[in-house]
Amino acid sequence: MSAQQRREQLLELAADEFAAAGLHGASTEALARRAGISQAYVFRLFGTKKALFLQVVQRAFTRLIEGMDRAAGHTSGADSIAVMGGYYDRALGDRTELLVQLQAFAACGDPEVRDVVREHMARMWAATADHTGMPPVAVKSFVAYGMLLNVAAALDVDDVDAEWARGIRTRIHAGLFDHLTEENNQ
Amino acid sequence: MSAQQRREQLLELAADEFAAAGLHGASTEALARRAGISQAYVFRLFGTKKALFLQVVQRAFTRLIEGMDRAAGHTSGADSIAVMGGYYDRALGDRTELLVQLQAFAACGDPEVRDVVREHMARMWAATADHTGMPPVAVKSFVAYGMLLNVAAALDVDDVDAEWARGIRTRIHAGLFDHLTEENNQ
DNA sequence: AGGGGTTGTTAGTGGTTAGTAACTACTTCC
DNA sequence: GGAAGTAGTTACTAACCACTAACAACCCCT
Repeated sequence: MSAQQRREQLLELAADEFAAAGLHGASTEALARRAGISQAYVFRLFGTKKALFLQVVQRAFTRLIEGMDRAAGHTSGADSIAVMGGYYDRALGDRTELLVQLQAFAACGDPEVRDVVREHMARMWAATADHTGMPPVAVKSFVAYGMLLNVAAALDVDDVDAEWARGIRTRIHAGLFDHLTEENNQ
Repeated sequence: MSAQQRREQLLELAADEFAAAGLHGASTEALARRAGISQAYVFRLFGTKKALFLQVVQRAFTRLIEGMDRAAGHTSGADSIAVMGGYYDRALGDRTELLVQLQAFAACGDPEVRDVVREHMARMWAATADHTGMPPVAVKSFVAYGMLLNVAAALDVDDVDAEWARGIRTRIHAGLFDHLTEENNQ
């Protein structure tokens, strides 16, 4: 297997490990075992655990942003909100990406991690703002629902039968954002 | 110092430690050093690190929920939304509580942690639903803004001068929730 | 004065972990 | 056939960390 292929494989597996246990909780030993290679080789390929973590995080953010971008296509305004929201929502199907994002936020106590996450947050914000053309308040709302979705993934809300869990699963209709646009346009 | 006082002190300091580094990243050694006691005594008082973490998490959630409750007082509907939102927003002043919450979500890979967090999420949902009398969609929106605030605390958004950071700081006016109430009442 | 309870310490243990150094096996190209 | 590069290993270290057991100092009560 080429080093590049191996790196790909490790990034996929590491996403699972980090999603479950976070930067500090995950172990390179366990990762190597799952990949069927020696632990030393992980360090050969990525240098440090943090570097591996950062690559995993960047991948997760990039995929989500590009996925939303691709889903939005040539739509605009409320249409893109609906379509992007749907995409993000479907991300709950594979919880790993959302959990990695959550772990990235949680690891922001480390300045190096924080800078990377800020950068991707900026890209995410810009992507939705550009695509929808909506004012900051609407973009903020959209992002807020995204962050709630991260938490929903962590709590595995689909496995809970309770008032609050049903409430969190309630789909938002895109009309909400129309209202925000009208009210807050300047 | 009585054992009870000592426990209080440790819970305060541990909140800082866990907020910065999470369940796995924080060390009882560092905590004990900051408190000026031996590390062994921490275990005498709390049994395990996870037990300490759970107490810290419970404290943070309970304070936030009770704070919102107290702030809401005898208001109802949109008024309580405004007042509770204001309280939650002011929580950004002391980032520790919000960060502890975020670390709690991130540590939900552990079933024991997850159960505790779910329980507090239920209480939080019930508190806002009861106080405001608003439909699930509105409560969901309120909670979503709260989760975004957690992330804002992690990214230390007040220290960033950029489009997205200003956008996240944009205050939401309570009128938004009126709209949600009208549209989604059944 | 002394016994019991409470607050604390010292000293250690077993296990884990990130990271390193040195070596090996295989392929490819001249 | 050998030189060079690439994928990978073994074996190790130094540090850290959660947790334990045994002991000590102090205070209050009778």
